[in-house]
Amino acid sequence: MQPIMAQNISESCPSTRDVFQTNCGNCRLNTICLPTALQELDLDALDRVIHRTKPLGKNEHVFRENDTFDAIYAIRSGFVKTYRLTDDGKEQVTGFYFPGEIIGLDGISKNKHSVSAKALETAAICEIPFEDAQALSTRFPSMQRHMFSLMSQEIIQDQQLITLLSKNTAEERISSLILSISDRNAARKLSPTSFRLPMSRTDIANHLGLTVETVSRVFGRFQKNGTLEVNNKEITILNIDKLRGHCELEAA
Amino acid sequence: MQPIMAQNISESCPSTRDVFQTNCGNCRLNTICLPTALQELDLDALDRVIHRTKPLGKNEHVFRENDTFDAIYAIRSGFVKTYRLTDDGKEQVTGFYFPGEIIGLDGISKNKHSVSAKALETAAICEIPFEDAQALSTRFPSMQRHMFSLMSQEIIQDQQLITLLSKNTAEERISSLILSISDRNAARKLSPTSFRLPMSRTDIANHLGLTVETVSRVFGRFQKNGTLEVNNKEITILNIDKLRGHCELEAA
DNA sequence: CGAAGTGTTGACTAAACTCAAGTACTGTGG
DNA sequence: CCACAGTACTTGAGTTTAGTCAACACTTCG
Repeated sequence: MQPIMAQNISESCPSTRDVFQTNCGNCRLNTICLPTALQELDLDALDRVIHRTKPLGKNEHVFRENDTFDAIYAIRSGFVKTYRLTDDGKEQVTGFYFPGEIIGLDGISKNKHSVSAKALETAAICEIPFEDAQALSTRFPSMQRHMFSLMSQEIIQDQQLITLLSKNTAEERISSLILSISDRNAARKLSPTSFRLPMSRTDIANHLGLTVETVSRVFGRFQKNGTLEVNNKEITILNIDKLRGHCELEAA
Repeated sequence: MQPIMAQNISESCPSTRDVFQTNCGNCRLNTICLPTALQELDLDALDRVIHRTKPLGKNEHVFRENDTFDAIYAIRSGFVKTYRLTDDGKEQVTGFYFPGEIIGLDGISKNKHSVSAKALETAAICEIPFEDAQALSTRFPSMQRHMFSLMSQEIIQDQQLITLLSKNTAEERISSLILSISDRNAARKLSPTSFRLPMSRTDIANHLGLTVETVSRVFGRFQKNGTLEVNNKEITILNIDKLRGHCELEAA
């Protein structure tokens, strides 16, 4: 997941007034969200089709599974989780998305969304009607290329998660998630070592194929062996090598 | 994963002579591989850019991880697995691909392949240079739409696998794989209940995040409780409802 | 303040892994 | 065509990790 297009503002000051005044050109997130490839001309064309909707409250949906697909969405501020319902009616979290990232690409082939997307906290979203994105892609090869690129990134990311889930222990899964969040914070010029987790333990557990209890215990172990400092949702990475090094825990 | 474009022939008679005489219009697989959307005109244009390479032998690579990305590939006959190397140098199977399906879409965003693709047995492959695919997409909206659709399908499929790996037991994972193969055989007008698995137990285990022993034991249990008949790689589905019904095993 | 939700901790259990041995295919050379 | 080597698969016994169930603590918020 990542970029393509979005608006300024972002997490620091998402006041409605600012939100509606901004455009892709002056968006704080445009280095991660917009293609560097897009030219000024393209940008204007892009700006003209983007809808900046009013901020979503916590737990409100951007779209739902089986909704008709007609737009893709860039996250301007806040955090979003995507999930699907399994055959037995339980929720399965398929991803967490951060400012500058794009959601909704899954809906293209079937013309309806295959997952639901819900705000983890107040979130501002840019809506790009897919018809328009397609039309722009036909007109501007760089836009087409970028759309392909975005989808390809989503595929790569999903495959990384598959690799993670197929092989790794609870420690490794949680390390990977923390490191992924750290990287994505760095991309937004935020601290890569100290941050607040936007999602609940339950969502983490669900996403990583673990139970809440296991997640809690692993955070405990990481705390104990000096890998992390965990204070509720506030995380500080104390030893990033330990985190990276597949988390071989010494002091059990 | 699925369709887009490919050549006739396929598994039944992949003699080199036939292979090189065929085109997308008369390809046996075109209902699953080609977009119904593509018009005659588009088809000719497509045909002109497709290279039909000589068949790959078992274990030969279509492309390797980190190879420069410059084409996507349609499988005309045979079976392909994709895999990546994990940080600790082990193989992780990310997917199995059947005739009519497309591989290589992961390479777009980074301009290099993020996985390796290797033939599980002799395979005939159609190569579509990505430059050409892009150019066609710009010229023909239906082609662009289909490219988007293909990638979206890959995303959906990966997310399904994520759901599977996050939650399910060994029985459920193996059932899902068997059912997926059954569906894909049905799409190619082959028997959905009786077929030969193209991959080894080791590859199955690896792909599903299990060990070979567990796979073997699950096949044993399925055999014992009348769900499947397993004869080495030959599989017959005896009770598809049992397989679907999350495989609640009675006769342990 | 109290209720509901969220997170932590402990004791016990079960599913899958590891290690190990043995059997059955597959394919090659004699 | 058979013998053999090498690989792939199966089966068993014991271990380990994460899951389950249950109690409790901390937050958050009306």
